Amino acid sequence: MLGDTAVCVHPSDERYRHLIGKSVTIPLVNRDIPIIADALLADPTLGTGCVKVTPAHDPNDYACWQRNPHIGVINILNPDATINENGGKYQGLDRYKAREAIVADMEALGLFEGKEDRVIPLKYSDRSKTPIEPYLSDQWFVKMGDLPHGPPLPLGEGLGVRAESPEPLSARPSPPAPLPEGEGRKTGLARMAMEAVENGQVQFFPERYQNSYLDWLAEKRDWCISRQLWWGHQIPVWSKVDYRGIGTYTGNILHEDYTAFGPDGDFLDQTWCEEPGFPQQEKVRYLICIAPGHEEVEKQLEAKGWKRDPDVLDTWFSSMLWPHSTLGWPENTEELQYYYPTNVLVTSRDIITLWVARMVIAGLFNTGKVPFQQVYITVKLMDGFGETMSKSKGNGVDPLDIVDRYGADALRFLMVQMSSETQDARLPVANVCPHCDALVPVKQEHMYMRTKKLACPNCKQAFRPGGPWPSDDPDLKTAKQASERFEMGRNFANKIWNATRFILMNLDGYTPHALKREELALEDRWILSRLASATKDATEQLESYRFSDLSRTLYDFVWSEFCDWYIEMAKGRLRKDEGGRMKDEIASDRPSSFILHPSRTTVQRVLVGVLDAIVRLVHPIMPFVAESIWNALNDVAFERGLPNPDPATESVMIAPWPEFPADWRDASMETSIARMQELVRSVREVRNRYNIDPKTPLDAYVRCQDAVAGDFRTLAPFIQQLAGIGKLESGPDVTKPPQPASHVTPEFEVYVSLKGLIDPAAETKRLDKQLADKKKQLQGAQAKLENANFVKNAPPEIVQQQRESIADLQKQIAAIEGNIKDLQ
RNA sequence: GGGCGCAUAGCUCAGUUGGCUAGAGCACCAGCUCGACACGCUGGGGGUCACAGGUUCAAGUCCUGUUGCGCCCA
Repeated sequence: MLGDTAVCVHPSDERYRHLIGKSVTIPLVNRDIPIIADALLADPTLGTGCVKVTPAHDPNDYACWQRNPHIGVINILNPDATINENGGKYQGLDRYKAREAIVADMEALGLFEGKEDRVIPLKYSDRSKTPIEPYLSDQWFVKMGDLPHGPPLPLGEGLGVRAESPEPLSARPSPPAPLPEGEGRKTGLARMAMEAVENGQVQFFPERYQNSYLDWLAEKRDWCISRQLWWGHQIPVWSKVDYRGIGTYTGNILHEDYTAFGPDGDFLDQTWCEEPGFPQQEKVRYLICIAPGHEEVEKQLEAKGWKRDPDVLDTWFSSMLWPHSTLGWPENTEELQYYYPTNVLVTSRDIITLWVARMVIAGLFNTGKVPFQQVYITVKLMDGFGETMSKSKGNGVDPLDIVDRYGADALRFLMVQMSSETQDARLPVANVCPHCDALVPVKQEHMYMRTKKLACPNCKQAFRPGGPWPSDDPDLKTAKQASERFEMGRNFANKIWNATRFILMNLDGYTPHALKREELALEDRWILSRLASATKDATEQLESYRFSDLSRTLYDFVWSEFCDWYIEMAKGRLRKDEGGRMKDEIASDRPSSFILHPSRTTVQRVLVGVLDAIVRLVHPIMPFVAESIWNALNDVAFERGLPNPDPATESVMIAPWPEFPADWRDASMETSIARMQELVRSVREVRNRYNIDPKTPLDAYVRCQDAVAGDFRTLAPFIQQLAGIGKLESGPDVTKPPQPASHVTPEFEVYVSLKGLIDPAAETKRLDKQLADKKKQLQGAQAKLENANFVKNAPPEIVQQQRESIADLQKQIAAIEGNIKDLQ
């Protein structure tokens, strides 16, 4: 009330329209204040519909004052939140005491109507939890908008600290020469930083984040850089209030105070004066900004009554200088020349406006160049409940706990895997029981430091959950934190290491040689084809910041193709003994792959070469396991690259990124192997379904076209080895064995001889289900083709696809129906 | 109040310009110590793609609205 300067009503409020322009008296200070109309401030539906206006102590009221300057502004608080001289008899009272006193005085005057509780948006100090009082005060701002008199900035060549201009900033000519009017003219910091993104000098990944940047800058709101803290970089401005009058300030008052220090200029960055809006117009406040390195001038000014501004710079002000100041700016150092600008900034999205935009501004302003070309915005990691991780809540994870438990590569792998284009990713966190090592999931009620003791559901012993505890509890062990999700990376690292171990165990007689296409076996060409594809994909994904896709590509290639299939297929050739004969061949009469692929050295070359490529590809996301494997390979296979066995580098960190010829990719080869895999899987499925021991060979009969049968015959050794098949027959006219287990695919039908083992009823039931499924699909496909619009509008290849799928389905249905019949 | 994002299997996530039966890891079920790996191998079950409309021959995918959640700004 003491600071009120008006009472405000809504202009359309009939109850008060006649009062607008009149005034009321504030009883406690006997001040008349106007009644005004302001549609933005007054809400006629709230309370009486009248609202008092306190511009110095409320942001909305402040805005009202800006719209209605005649009401004036009265600051009633001292910086320590006691009432100042504008509060009349309440001067000196603490804000809370003053409120009590005012209520009491209003009651005494008979003017107190009552009080009610109301929820208001009161802000609290983050650290002290003290309620914050809005307080009218002078603050320093950086002008973000355009200036009427043109470009204010030392932009462009020769003005910054680039090679052409090695002298420090303080010696720069001032003011800068204005740029010519017209095209290319830049005005204002915000505009300049926007253009850096608009013209592609700075790119965001994912792209949508450039909108946050541009939208925020487009507001061109001035940036308040004053902070009332006792640490930080103090603003280098001294001021003195003095009488106006005797000539100009620079010519007299200021001059008098500082000319003793030498010729004008080199210690002065800026001087200016302002006229405080107080009645005593004859007084003027003079300000001077002292350039760095002139402590003597500062001392002398202070001796003459000048005071340094107590405010310090916003931390973001210092932070925005980081990209160039860390490299020695304002000196034009070698480091600055070499490392600035850099390529990529990796950061969090909540900092795009606070920091990224300002680094661009400072970079352009101080050096004439953007600080980085690309900005990668990371996913933000949340806990399992979608809440931001925080130390005080205790729902975070200490990376060192993760490194200890799962390894540094596992940590990194998961972070990469989570780096998709979305905003958030959840990481459910668990406590590790310090007694039995069981993982106890963090529940929401454990957070906010409410739970200090938990019982392990596994061993029943008590522990303290991991979290923000400042010190150990001697009586209660504290849990470390973990998350099962990291197991994926750990397992993957382990898988790569074990594959390496297997290869290293089989490298006797390894001879590096350039791979010739004609010496390659089918499976060699297949894995090289897959490697070429995976490498191409990985490269594109890395270059376009699709890290999650990258981790998936590498995981699938290494695990599901190289380990699951190629290494398994390679085993036959590796088992060859010194005499050139297979151990298997000696031990059994099963055909061995040796017959097809006599070259053990070739398979060694391919294994080592592919592994070499894998290590290079995986190195950015799993650097430690990659480096260990690289070193292990250097010991036994120093020359190993593909296709030529060039000598390896000392570290994978400096090894070239792999790249393979496009003609290594062989689609028909990949189709053949995929078909083989399907055959193997279908036989395995039969084996599992009937619970047949893996060692018992099964006979398989495959009905298919000649071309497909030819592939199967070529691949027979693998099919037999991988599916545990004894006799394998394939071709268009293969006869079904009696009572087989069957599996029907578009390209082949496989029958596994299971005489005596099969349960005809169960098998029939299973086939009936499959049949119904196929029929449903057939109906769907037929319905599409019967729709004239589909045939007319859909692309021809899609229509053709449907026709083929109908043919396939009809064939399969016929086969299944036949199989059901045969079971009767 | 403005802007952005998310909602797909029990959990955590993929699913490029719309186009064959929506995928992975974990968890679950069954079976495997066979000379790289049980942090493993083999196979299996599990989804009305938040809800309601619309566009289209065709929608997890595009549009509108609703609900819920998250973030940024005011």
